[in-house]
Amino acid sequence: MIRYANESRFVQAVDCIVFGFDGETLKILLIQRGFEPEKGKWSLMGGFVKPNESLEQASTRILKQLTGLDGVYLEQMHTFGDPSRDPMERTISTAYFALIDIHKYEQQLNNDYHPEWFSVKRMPKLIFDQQEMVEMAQRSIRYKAALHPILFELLPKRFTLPQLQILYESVYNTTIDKRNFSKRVLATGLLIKQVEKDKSSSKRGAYYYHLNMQKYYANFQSFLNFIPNPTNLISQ
Amino acid sequence: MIRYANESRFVQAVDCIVFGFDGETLKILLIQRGFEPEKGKWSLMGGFVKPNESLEQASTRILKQLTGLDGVYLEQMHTFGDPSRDPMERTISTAYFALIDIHKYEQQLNNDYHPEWFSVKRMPKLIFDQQEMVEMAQRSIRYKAALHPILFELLPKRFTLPQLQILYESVYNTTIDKRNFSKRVLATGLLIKQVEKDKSSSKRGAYYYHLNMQKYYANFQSFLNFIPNPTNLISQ
DNA sequence: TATTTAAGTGTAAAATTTACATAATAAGTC
DNA sequence: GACTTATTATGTAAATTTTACACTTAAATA
Repeated sequence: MIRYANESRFVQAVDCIVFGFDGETLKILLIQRGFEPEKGKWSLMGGFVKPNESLEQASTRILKQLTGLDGVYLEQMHTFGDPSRDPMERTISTAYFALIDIHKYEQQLNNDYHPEWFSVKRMPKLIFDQQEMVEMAQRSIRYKAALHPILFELLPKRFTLPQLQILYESVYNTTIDKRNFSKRVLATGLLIKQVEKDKSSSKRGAYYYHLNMQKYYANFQSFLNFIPNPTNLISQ
Repeated sequence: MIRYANESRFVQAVDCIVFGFDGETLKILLIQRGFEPEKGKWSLMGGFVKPNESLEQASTRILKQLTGLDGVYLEQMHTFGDPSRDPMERTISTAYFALIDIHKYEQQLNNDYHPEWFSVKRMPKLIFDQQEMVEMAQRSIRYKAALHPILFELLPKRFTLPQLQILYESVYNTTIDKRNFSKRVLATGLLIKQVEKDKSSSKRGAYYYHLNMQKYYANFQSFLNFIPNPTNLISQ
């Protein structure tokens, strides 16, 4: 087989920034790296791209290994290619961010990885340029979630308005008036009220809602403006 | 030097989607590919990443080769890694889009490339997955320009409000009321009115404006909402 | 049945966005 | 030098959206 002559070839990696929400704060999933260099240090879940898989396939495979989950919301974010980012040898890494329902996540049975959830506010130091990847991922989801309803990916199938509001407030590190928030959210028509209530956090209980999946997919690319005055929130 | 054992290595490329504006429509710059496969076919300007350069450096170098320009607005867009995207051998390509002032662009003296501007509406077929890259790049600049003032990168240092409006109208394939457009644009405070007029397109002449560079850089990350009702414009 | 705690809801004011039409400029022409 | 012509420049009222703000309801428990 003819190949390009005189060109360099590099190891290609993917790294996944996996976000979850525990009802209070935004979290990311980290593992203790299983091989050198930096073996044992906290790092993102990543791996090398195999000869016959696409970048998407590689990240999906790796995410499945880490969380046991299929069908996860996964988005390519940025490719990091600084020549010296990996001290072992030049490695180009495409970073993906994933949003999962933290309660669907199942602890892996095998012992290769020891994943743990960390609050994005209190995270260990990460290897290589992964700190930068995580910061970019946080900016990315803030940016995207201000315009598109991606944060629902972090919630279980049924959720309450107070839960949703806490999620938005924690992602944007702000507080939102609950009357205005519920008007805004309900005006999208994305939510379907259920008859059951969640009584775990109050005596009165809060109504559960489901996503209207049809509208969710149809409107996903529209600008929704969930966040009041995004100008002040995004550009930090 | 120790390297990762048993991992595959791939050729890494960058491809640049270079946008320009001729006063009427949005254009992109294409070259006739100089080597096999697909030699002679129209393609994006691209090249291989060298051992000691970053992806940004590679794309800047290639852009300089193509346009003769430094300091061009350049943004990483997406990495394309389908195993069979390049029939010669597996190549992973990171696509960047660039916005340049078409009048600053200088025809290259050397004969390696024969670049030509094509309207995005009437473009030749491109090689590999470059058609997809161009479509994604168009979506990207529409998306970004609805919120950030990137389109000024396509204009010369001084420009008129009618020119600016034609640019926005052509990017979004729409018409905008000129009273509302000028209010919207001037309200950002980004423009500084000059005393001279451009008399090339009317007897009366239209005032030139400059960008307020300080505000431009300061507000670049803010959401500016240049486009009325973006919901209808983006999600095509 | 009284207390407690979180959920749920409405309205008026302010700000923003939209729709829409006419006057001004300056070159070229008669 | 008055008139024609093409394009630029500008203002306002109505509609819509966003914001600010406080009390009632539900249901468990004491």
